[in-house]
This record gives sequence, structure tokens and C-alpha cells, in this order.
Amino acid sequence: MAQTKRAGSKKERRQESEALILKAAEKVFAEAGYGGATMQLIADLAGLPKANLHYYFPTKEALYRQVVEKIFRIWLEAADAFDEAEGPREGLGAYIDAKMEISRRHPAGSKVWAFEVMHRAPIIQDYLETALMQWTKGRAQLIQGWIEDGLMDPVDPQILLNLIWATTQHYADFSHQIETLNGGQPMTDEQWDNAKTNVKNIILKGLGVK
Amino acid sequence: MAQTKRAGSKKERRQESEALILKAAEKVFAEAGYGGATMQLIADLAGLPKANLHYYFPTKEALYRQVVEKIFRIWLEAADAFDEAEGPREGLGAYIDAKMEISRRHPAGSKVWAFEVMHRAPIIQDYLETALMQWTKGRAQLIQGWIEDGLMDPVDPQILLNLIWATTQHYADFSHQIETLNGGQPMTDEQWDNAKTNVKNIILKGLGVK
DNA sequence: AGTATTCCTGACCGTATGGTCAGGATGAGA
DNA sequence: TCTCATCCTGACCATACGGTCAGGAATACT
Repeated sequence: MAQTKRAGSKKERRQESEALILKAAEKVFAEAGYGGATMQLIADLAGLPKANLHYYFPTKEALYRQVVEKIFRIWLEAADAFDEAEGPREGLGAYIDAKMEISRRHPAGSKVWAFEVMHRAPIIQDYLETALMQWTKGRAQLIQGWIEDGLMDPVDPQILLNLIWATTQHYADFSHQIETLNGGQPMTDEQWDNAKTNVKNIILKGLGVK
Repeated sequence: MAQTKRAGSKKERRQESEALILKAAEKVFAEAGYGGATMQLIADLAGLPKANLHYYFPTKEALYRQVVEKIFRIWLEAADAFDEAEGPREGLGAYIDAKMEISRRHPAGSKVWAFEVMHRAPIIQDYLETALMQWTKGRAQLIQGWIEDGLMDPVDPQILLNLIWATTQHYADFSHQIETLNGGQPMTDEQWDNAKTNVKNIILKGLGVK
């Protein structure tokens, strides 16, 4: 027998294990916060002994950091929607769509991000000050340009970004409240589409987008 | 000497101590989450020995519950803005103002609420299912009435409420991110007014409010 | 086949946490 | 003034947590 007992080489299994742990950690951190999460809970959810986590991730904080960094990457990737646009209707619309889709597919990640920021960002403060700041300044200029071209009403770009972030992330961060008010049922596909459309319409119309 | 050494009677001092502890607890729970908060931290911030906290509040959970209930009361009080209104411009406008003001004055409380909901509301799930549900249904009908009267565009009322909640609470829950992007400075009074006005204008215009 | 390297884990440890309690201090009531 | 209930706290637990480590198992390399 040339290769391994279980599927994959050692390197592959390492990646698999790390991904498994990260996924479990994301969920536990999202549900309990950093302080409330325990390595034992994460280990149980991942189906591994606790000591194994410490083999791949030396400390709880190192594991948490990787979880947060993963979210941040996804968060920024939604920016692509902005770049390829010619005007506010296309650009903002696509960005709202992308962010709603993130809330739908990565609710746990969004919650971890929210936790982190509420904690005054002890782990990723440097990201806020560099990557996020830079990204935000760039998009603010883009929006300012649209305003000056008369493509939308004059609005403080930062306030607009806050509004979009808040609204889209709310569907992930407060999913439990939304579910409760929805009769205890998770949102259906139609409800997601409906929310997406409504949110987009309200914001774009509210901005006087041409 | 007829009365006490320190100001106030015993009952008054009890109320003062409880208020002091609740205030400290709100801040610590907001900054660290339930799991990350410790009774010692709360005691230190309140300037009392830890054992004293347990005299007034038997357990950490009991203390937390009171903090959350306090927030919920403030949260619902903003509803008054809705009631006294004749139309959507006045009603929604006043509600947005009231909620922005809560975010400004009770940022810690808002964060605790967010934590609690993200934790799937282990403590106040019953409030969500009764008080919040009832309140929401009432306001949704009100909004539906405005729509039927042609005072605003047809929009799913629940989605509108989500949008308002998200946007206004964002300024409390993500205050650290906002501050960082604001050059590390807290929002000035003018910035608050500006945000309030912009948010209101975008939403009301987006709803096609007459 | 033989050896080096990586992977894995049960058992263990020091610390910090929520909570308890005995007993003293303080104020209220008669 | 005397008595009683309330208030307050230092010292003390039991538990649970993050993290360690010795040593065995599996795999890769030559």
C-alpha cells in the first residue's frame, strides 16, 4: 500500500483538521463570545480531543485570531462588487447583494466580527486602522465622485456605508431575533430575496440614485 | 445625630448601591460579554468588595438578567415616538430620532442587548416572544395602514423595522469601528446631528413618504 | 527495513472564577 | 439605652478553564 490509511496525505489531513477546527471554533465563538467559548466545547464540536486543538493552534487566542482574520478576508472580498461598477445603482446594488449573501452564508462569522468590534477589537485593531480604513477611504471617494457627477443625492459617504453595513449585517447578527419574530422559523429563500430587494430599493431610492 | 453617617437612609443607600452595581455591570458585560465579564471586574469598577455584589445580587446570572431587563425597558420606551404620530414622516422620523438618541446615551446597554440576542437570547427569550412580538405586530399594522392610505410606498413592515433597528443600533454596537474610522475620535455633536438627519432623510425618501 | 518526523492524546497542573459563610459593623425601632 | 434586623466583607471553597507534556501511533524518507 503506497499511501495512507485514511484519505489524503499528511499535508492534506493537516489542512482538513485545521479547517474542521476553524469551522467549529467559528460557531462556538459566535454563540458564546470569546470569554464564553471554551476549548473543550470547540473540541467536542470538531470531534477531536482538546489536546489536539493545541497541537494545531498553540493558544485560544491564536485560534480566535485566525477565525477573525478569515471573516475579515470574506468581508473585504465583497468589495469587488464595488470596483466593477460604473454608477451607484450598479455598484451599491451589487455591494448590498454581496453583503446580504455573506450574512446568509456566514452568519457565525459575522457574529464573531461583531463580537470582536464590540470588544474594542483587541485582536484586529490593526486591521481596522489599516486595511478597513484604506478600503473605506477609497469607497468614500468613489461615492463622492458619483455625487459630484450628479448621479445621486449629496450624502456623507461614511454615513451611507454605516447604513449599508448595519442593515446587511443585522440579518446575520440578529438572526435569532428575526427568526423569533418570524414565528420561530428561519427565513425562507423567498424571504431572503424579498428582504434583499426591499433593502436595495429603499436605500437606492433614498439616495436619489439616477 | 439623628440620621446616618453617610447620606441617605438604609433603603436609599440600598437603591444607590444597586444602581451603582448595575451601572458597572452594564459596562463590564458590554465590554467583555457574559462569559468574559467577571464579578471581580464589576466589583472593582463599582468600588465595592466582590462579596457585596453577592449580597445584592445572588448570582452573576441574576445580575445580568437585571441589566438586560433594564435595557429592554428603555428599548420599548422609544416606542412612544410611534404612538403619538399621525403619519409616517412624523412617526418614523421621531422613532429614528429616539433610537439614535438611545444609541448615543446608552451605548453599553445596546451592546449588552446585542450580545444577548447573538447568544440566542438565553435570558430574555420570553420577552422576545411576548413583549417584542406584540409591539412589532402592532407597529407593523400601523405601517401597513399608512401604506394602504397611500402615505408611503408598499414595503414589508418587518423589513423596514429591521432596517431602522439595524441602522440606529449600529451607532452604539459598532461605536469602536466608527470611532476608528473617524480618526480615533468619538463622534462630535455635529456628527451625531448630521448622522441623524442623513439617516432619516435616506430612509424617509427611500420609503416614498409623502 | 530502518529511521526520522510528524501526528495525536490521556493525564496532569496552576490559576482564576463564581459563590459561600462566619462574624463584625451599622443603622432602625422601642 | 438596649435590641434586633440589615448591611458588609475578608477569607475561604470547589470547580472549570487554558495550557503542558511524556510517550505512543502513524507516516514519510532513504
